[in-house]
Amino acid sequence: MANEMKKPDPYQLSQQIGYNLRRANQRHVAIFAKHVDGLTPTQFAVLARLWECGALSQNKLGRLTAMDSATIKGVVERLRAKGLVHSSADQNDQRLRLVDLTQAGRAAFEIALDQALAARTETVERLTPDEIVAFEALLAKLI
Amino acid sequence: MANEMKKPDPYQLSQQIGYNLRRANQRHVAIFAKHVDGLTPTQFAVLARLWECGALSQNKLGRLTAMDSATIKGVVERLRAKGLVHSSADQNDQRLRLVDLTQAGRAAFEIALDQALAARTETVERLTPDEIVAFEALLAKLI
DNA sequence: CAACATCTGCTTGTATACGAACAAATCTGC
DNA sequence: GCAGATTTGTTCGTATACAAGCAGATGTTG
Repeated sequence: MANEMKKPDPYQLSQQIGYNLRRANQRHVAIFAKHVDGLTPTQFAVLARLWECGALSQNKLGRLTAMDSATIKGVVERLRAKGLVHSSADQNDQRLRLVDLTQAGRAAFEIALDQALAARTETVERLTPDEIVAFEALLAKLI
Repeated sequence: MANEMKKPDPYQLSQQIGYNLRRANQRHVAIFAKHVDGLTPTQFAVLARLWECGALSQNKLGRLTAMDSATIKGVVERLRAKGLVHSSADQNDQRLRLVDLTQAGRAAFEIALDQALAARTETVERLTPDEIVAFEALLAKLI
């Protein structure tokens, strides 16, 4: 028979969704770093969430920015070291550390916002407007 | 005038492509860890590339798996500690460390391959077949 | 052949990212 | 009101991820 030989495995790493999600994220992080001064994407996410919601406990802030408690601790600490954020004890619940933007944090976010939007534009520059809409919808459905 | 008041900034972190790329990647990494025993997605990517290409220098292996030289060093070291990979000096070029699968590495990849495909299935479970095709195409265009 | 540039792999430093274990504070059920 | 469960924040260990700088090997060009 002609088909007796086992064909070689056609597994192609470059076509795997997981691998390409990782690469897409790497690319966006690099573009973000190029556009936004002094803030990583995760640090920017924390500022954005505080801008949206106001003061939040550290753990809740982590949940709203997709970071576990060990990760958000480091991010808040680095933002605190830059003076963009301050934290204080909650009077009603002694466990909570309320995190909030400082004046410098608000100013930094306003500057970074335009830069982050420019980064987003470069990230999707190879897609048409229709493709961007479609990609955003599929990405949201995937999460 | 009715519109004299400045409207509050409508910036929504949860709708940003960069933030959602990070979350999609986080989700896939978690699903991958649930399905695949003893290998991270990056470690699996290294095994897959060696399976595809055969022995490669460490730096070239890094380029073909989207890791810089500092990152690939650690990944190879951990795979070497598990006995899945070995490295040897290239006779023609004293700079190169040729990395290749061991027998155990080949066996581990064959087992992990099915698990990785199951992880991929769960990652895209909320998309229809047509949406999966569309998403893969847009993701490839984005990178 | 000698000066120069490039490539390879390594190290350090910084920044996510998460699991696991822990103590203190709070809440819940009885 | 009190024992048990939960929540919060911390620490430790492990694993990417990348910039910058380094030394040794190789390639290139005059």
